[in-house]
Amino acid sequence: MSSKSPLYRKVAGDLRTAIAAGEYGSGARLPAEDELARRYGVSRGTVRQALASLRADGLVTSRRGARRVVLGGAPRLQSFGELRSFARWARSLGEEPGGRTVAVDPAEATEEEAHHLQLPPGTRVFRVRRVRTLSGAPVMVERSTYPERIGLLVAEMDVDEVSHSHQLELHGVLFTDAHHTIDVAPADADDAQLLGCGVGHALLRERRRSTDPAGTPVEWSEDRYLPGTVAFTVHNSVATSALGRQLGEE
Amino acid sequence: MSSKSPLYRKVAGDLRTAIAAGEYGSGARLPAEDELARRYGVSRGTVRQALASLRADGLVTSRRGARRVVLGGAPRLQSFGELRSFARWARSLGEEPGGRTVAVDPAEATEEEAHHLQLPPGTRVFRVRRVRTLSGAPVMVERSTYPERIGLLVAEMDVDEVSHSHQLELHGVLFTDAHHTIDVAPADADDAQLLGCGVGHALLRERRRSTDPAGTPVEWSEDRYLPGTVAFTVHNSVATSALGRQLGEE
DNA sequence: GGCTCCAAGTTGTACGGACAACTGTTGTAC
DNA sequence: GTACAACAGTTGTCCGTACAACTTGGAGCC
Repeated sequence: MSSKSPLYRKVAGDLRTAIAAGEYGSGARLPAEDELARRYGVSRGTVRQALASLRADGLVTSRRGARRVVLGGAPRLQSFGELRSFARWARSLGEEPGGRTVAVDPAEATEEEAHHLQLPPGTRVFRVRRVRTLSGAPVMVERSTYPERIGLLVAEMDVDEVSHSHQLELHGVLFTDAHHTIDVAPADADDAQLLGCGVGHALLRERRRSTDPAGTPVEWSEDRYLPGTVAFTVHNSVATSALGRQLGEE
Repeated sequence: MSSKSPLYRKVAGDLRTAIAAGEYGSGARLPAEDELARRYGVSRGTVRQALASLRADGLVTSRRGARRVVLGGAPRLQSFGELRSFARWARSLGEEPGGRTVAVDPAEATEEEAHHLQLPPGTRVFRVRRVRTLSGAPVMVERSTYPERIGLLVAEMDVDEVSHSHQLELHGVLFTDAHHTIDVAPADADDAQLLGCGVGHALLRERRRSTDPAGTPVEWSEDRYLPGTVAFTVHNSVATSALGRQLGEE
């Protein structure tokens, strides 16, 4: 198997599984960078690249002078792969994802849609509405707007297709960046009917703008989840020196 | 002003302001790494470190073979970076943050609290309840649990102190990492009274576990926001994944 | 015991070089 | 004109080195 993945990814993966397996328990200190470099026969820079990835995912701390410490507590999920695709996310948690496309409508972009997709207002777009299920129970209504190029591909898919993003990948359409806004919104008549809740019932709302590797918007979507079915988790860390810059800086 | 901040930070800051000032509009291509390195008189590695920071914030794309592209369109609310402090976040949006401490209670840690703070159950902790306001209007109830060491500091603060985290910083307590879980929860009697809504009213809930640079938990908090007052924004990309989605309750 | 101080260990920053992989453009052939 | 091929430009990966900044633990002292 000719693995084309870079070295630092291999190192990062090993460390991830080692942590997940409990070889380094919560609060344990990782081996030093030099030690890891020797162990894997790579340079320190490569090890640092691997560790930066773990840090970004909130698995370890990292500060000058001290070895890295494993941050315990939270369940560790592969982050972006799951978020990019409802189907992939559900399966990674052992749930069976399902879905049904309720409507695919060509339309002219509203001002808001045009803005988020960076198109001139009135451009032809596709609006797709879907119900998403976990183990058969409806949990989410998804309203997506696609540029025409993408929408045409979506329109050809089976209404029971589970993963649109996977199908789009096969056509060379990639979602690499996404900006999310999360808040609460009341169910409208459609939501209520599709999710089986009352009109006005509070739903967890996620609005999302996805772009491809070139930075071109490829999707503008609004998802509404039944409360209790899903929670969003985020990890964030501060770069450095919060103390060093309360004076004069910037 | 002898700025001790590293070089790559200076470069990153310059690029950030240049983008914010519109020198590179949405979709524009940044100068090549070599060009930037020449321009600033630094090595390419340093430039790459600066650009990695922009990428992590979702300001630019980056892929092999092509110049970086500015990702426009996104409203420039400071995202989760400011999330570690309600006061700082509010001020960055031009709102006047306020708050009132409703209760500070020493207590013995419940099983859940002990778990999140990585303490033995029954350890003494402090529970602090606060109402947070924006321009005078209450928007959020904050229930935090601190280890005794931190709680003692909080207990001494003025009940009208706006920023606990700032005060704690002055005592050398830093919050550098945080793990957030966001979902919807109904208002209980206290929430209803403090926020002026009905019991059972759906609130946007954020649960947070913060740690210091050494990885020691320093706060476990549950915040409940009135819908419509705030929204959480997150950016993620394949390289800098910092977001996950998690099922149900534990 | 408790304290200061020092040395070893560790990560952060920055430099330099080399090659691989990919993109966009240009130019040629048909 | 269209399709293909070559090419220059650009970012990704990896190596090596050096020093700075910081943490930790232990030695020594009071």
